[in-house]
Amino acid sequence: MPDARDGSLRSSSVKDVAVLAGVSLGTVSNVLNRPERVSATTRARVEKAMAELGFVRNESARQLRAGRSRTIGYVMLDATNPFFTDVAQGMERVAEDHDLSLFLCNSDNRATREAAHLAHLQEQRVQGILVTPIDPDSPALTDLAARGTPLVIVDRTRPGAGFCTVSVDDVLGGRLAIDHLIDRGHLRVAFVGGPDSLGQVRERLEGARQAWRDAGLPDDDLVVVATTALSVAEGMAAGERLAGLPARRRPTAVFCANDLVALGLLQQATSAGVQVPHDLAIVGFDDIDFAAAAAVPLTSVRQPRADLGRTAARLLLAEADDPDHVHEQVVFEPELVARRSTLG
Amino acid sequence: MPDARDGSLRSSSVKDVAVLAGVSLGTVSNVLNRPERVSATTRARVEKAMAELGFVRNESARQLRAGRSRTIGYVMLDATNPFFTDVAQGMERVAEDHDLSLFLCNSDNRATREAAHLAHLQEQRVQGILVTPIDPDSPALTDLAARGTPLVIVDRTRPGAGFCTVSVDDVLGGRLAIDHLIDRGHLRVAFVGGPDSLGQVRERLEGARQAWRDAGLPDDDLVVVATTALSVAEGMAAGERLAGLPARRRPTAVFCANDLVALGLLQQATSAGVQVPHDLAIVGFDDIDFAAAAAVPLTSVRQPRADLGRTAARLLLAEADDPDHVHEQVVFEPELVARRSTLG
DNA sequence: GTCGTGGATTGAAAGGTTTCAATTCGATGG
DNA sequence: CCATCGAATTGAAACCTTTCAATCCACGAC
Repeated sequence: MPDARDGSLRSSSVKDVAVLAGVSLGTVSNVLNRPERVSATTRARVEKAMAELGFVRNESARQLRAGRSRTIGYVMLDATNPFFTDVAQGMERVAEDHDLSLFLCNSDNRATREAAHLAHLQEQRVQGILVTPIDPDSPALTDLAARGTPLVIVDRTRPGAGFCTVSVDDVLGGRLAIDHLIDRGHLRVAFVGGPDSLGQVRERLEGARQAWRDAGLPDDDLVVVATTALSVAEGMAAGERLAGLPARRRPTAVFCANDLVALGLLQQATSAGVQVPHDLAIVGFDDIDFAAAAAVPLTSVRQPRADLGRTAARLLLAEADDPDHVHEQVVFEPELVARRSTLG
Repeated sequence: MPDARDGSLRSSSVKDVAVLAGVSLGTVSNVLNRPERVSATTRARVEKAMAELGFVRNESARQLRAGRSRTIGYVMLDATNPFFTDVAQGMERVAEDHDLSLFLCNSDNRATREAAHLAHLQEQRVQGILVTPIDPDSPALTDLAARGTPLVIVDRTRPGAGFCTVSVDDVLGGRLAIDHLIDRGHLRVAFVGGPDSLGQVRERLEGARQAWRDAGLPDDDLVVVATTALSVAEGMAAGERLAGLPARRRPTAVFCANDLVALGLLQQATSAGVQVPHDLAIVGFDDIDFAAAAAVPLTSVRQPRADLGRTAARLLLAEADDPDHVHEQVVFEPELVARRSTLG
């Protein structure tokens, strides 16, 4: 009896169950997959045998036969950024509804990790891959899709490519942030973010610039402060650089490329005795939960995080189920949530 | 030619590669697994064929043959709590070093999700499972281990059970927090946290009580405020309940069961005009990055998050590789990090 | 010219599940 | 009593990779 409790390592298979229950392989499989075709008495006997042996389906064998797995994967840019875990949570719900598992992978902003995860998922023959890529124009992604793996890009667009994308209008988000600051009377504003290899950063800045010009304000009064990553630590460093500016060049408000940067900057400002929002107004981006919970609640450009994830997962499953699925480019509109960090 | 680009869905197999390269199956397999055994010219021919066909190894078949996969799984209690993503990051590093993939699953504090994820991982025949369980005493865990799946419990202990555990001395953590507050002169303190079905909560409170008694302070002056979850929202709600207490019963300091609760409470207190730490001192637990970055930087009991993850992953791999591995119970010591939320 | 040697290559078997065409069996209708 | 039918069950084939014993071949030694 192949029971691991006695030290043997092999777990039991349908074959063992079939022998014990005195039926054929096919019947055991039917009990597992089409129980209604099996007579009640036989079914009971088989189920008893399974319980006795501690039978656990071998997913590899199942998958091998079926050609596809019961899994989808999400390769995220930064697992420690709550924005992405919220997106993942939206996906998880959809996966759960379809009885699929979601395989979460963290590329941690490194191209090699991203490539390794994508390769591994492909080898696993997952039903599809969700990815927030470092570079949406990478040929690796096109190859993957061309080879038949359903693929959805999350939080980026890639017009004309062979896959669906789900994103948020970052240019509009940038405009909303700057329009709000202009409304509040700010005439000298800094944009804090980087690296600009990140499309999110480029587009949010682009939106900011558009709004600034549309208001007829001089280009020079929209200062750009570059960071090397979108993290709390980089936000703090940027805050110090801002504080070092001569008073005339110093902005009265800051628009940060995401909330982590904004929280870092807020922390640095507060501890340096700068009153937020009186001396410095701050706008973040993403509206993660920590934004509202900051001691000076943060005004932020909200992205529909969970919805982004849900929609992406749904598109992926639609594509996986329908071979001549038409690729869609869904773009959500962000929304400004004003809180104390910009309201006196 | 089985190329997905022409609409056929089947991807190519070693067999296709063998035919195209004019060699046998075994040789293709050797190129993949023991390239040194294959002559340079043959190898080149095979590699060319692979590239031409876009060959991707089928991990299921490989696994089926090998009996075990190249994957380990971590079932975490709450993916949106940065504490757990930091733990996961530590594991990820170890997995990366061993050329394994880490399958991240979120039980989201729900027993049904936890069970579903554990079952799925077992069906996948993962090399081992890391889990921060809702209830470490659940027989499901013992069964899993008894059935031969290497298992490591993370952030909980379970003395005498058949698996390794890696945890932090939560009782000591509670003592550290309370000792610090007593040192700072507080004579009426609240413990905020729950539900007490969570062992973490029970033990941190136990430590707090021990320290309180050891200092000779009356039990009644250590107030317990229960929450239904360890979240920011619950922290805010608890803050309101505290504010509603009559002045004589109102504590001058709070020890929160984790940082999310502490941040919520901090936010509520600040917006209600309560000065932290002057009117109310706050100690959190975990020392997540957001604790230091809060506008009033949070004193917190630091757990070695990444180290916890690394150690757990190492123990798991040790067990997976060595059948007569001796189970270890590793307990880390937490450390108090004092910041402005308790230092005037 | 033969034998032995060692490296390169081969081919069949195994691993666990699912599927599907074929078979069995009991019952029903004639 | 036979024919027919349907439901239940069966058994072999297929999925793809890896392994390993067996074979092949070229070359050097005798």
